[in-house]
Amino acid sequence: MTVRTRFAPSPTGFLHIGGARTALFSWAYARRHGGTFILRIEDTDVARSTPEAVQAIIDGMNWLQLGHDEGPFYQMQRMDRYKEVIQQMLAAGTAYLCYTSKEELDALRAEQEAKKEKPRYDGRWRPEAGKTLPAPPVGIEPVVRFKNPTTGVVAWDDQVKGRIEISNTELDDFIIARADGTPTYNFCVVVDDWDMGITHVIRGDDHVNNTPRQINVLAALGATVPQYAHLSMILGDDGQKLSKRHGAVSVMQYDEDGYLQEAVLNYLARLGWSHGDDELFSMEQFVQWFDLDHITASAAQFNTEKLNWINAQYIKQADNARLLGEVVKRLKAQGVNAVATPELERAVALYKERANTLNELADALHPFCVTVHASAEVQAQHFSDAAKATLVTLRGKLAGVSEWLAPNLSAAIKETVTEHGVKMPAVAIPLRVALLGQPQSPSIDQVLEVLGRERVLERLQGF
RNA sequence: GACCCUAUCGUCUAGAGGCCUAGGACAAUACCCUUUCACGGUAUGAACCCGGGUUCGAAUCCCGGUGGGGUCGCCA
Repeated sequence: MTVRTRFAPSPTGFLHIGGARTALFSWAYARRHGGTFILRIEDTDVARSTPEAVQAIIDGMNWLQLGHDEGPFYQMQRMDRYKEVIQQMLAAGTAYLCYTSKEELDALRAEQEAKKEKPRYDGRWRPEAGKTLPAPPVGIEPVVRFKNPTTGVVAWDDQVKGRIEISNTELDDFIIARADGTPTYNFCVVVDDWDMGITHVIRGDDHVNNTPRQINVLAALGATVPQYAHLSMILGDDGQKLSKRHGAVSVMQYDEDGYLQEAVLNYLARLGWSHGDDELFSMEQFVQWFDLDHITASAAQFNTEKLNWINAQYIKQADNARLLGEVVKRLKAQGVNAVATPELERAVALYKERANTLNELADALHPFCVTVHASAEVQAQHFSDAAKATLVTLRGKLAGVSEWLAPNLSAAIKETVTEHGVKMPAVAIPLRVALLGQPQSPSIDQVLEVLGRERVLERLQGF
């Protein structure tokens, strides 16, 4: 049996971190088993689905480089097929027409809630042997309901949570087609998973409660029931549920915030899945290792600090030219006149050991593109008369350096230190502030070398 | 409320009855490195939710409690 998995988002917003992990796991499972990964857009909620959201999801998948093998399929384009299946079910008696209005349903629900009962459809239009149905009211378009079994249990061996059994008495006859004839989610999913030959449904665990309904419909259709793996949810950094109002952001925000795509994927892979003590691994490695047995059943809290660490590891290993491109792009976005020169690439090499994000790297390289002045406060703190005097001395020595190389520059600094009878930081710190606008940097002689004679002497003027 | 899921350091997790004096990673703390800040290195502190069983033996299996979460739509 060839593995076929799918990622089936509804296009009502951006691709968020939870969706991204679901997509990653589905993708990885298909890749692991040489199977097929399908992208399906569940857009039957016409009121909330937008083309922008479809694009946002595709953009997110592209950025993460989770390529699909089939699709994207759109449910709105499969209406004829759904309607065909509904007609078959009506004919077969596994579905029936229900004329209960929304108002009646609301009243029923309110009544049941008042009695502290589980709200459910009471089956008033459900055909039963020997039962007389009321006459269909005029002027009301019926919905189609699935005739759910009333006895027995629905059970499946969830690949993450283990065996789950639900009594059919807990399930009511849910609506598979609205009064306007459009099919509903739980029905479309079933038809799609069936038609698309999905073997493994890997999705969020908010779907656990839909699963028995879907299995019952699948059974009514005589379809093979796929394997299910329900992933627990991802909580925010504060342990709270992620929502539009609270903490949920697009995966593209991580790009904007300076995270490398492979770092985000590595982090997500480890959030709810493990392979022994392994923390850092490539996607190739992940695909070889990925299995459903090591997925955590409980919810996981997102941890930005760990993501930062992983990102820093990937930045350190990343190709300088690639980093340079990212830095220039980000600097330009800030309105900084950055150019991808060999000098700037050397600065990238100098700084990439110390950046958690590409944005931090870009900020650090800002003074290598244009002169950055320290705030008045920082200047006042570091430019004492004594400090200025050392900078004047140092500038004189640097001007006389024949070969602009770190060892020679270091020598010039040391001579200045000796002549003024001060410690190294008394020169190095004001020098950093004068050159870079801030008191911290990598080894100052390296910085001097990369910055170049011209800019160094220019920035050291006026002391 | 009903049903379902879930529970190991602050966080992500290892753990399939003896390998557990509970391991790793992030974070924290200390020290080392150092020309500042980082990086890196070394070390330290830090957890099996509670109560009953089962067993020679339980973090691991069972039951109950408690906490957390999800679902109860002509949304997906």
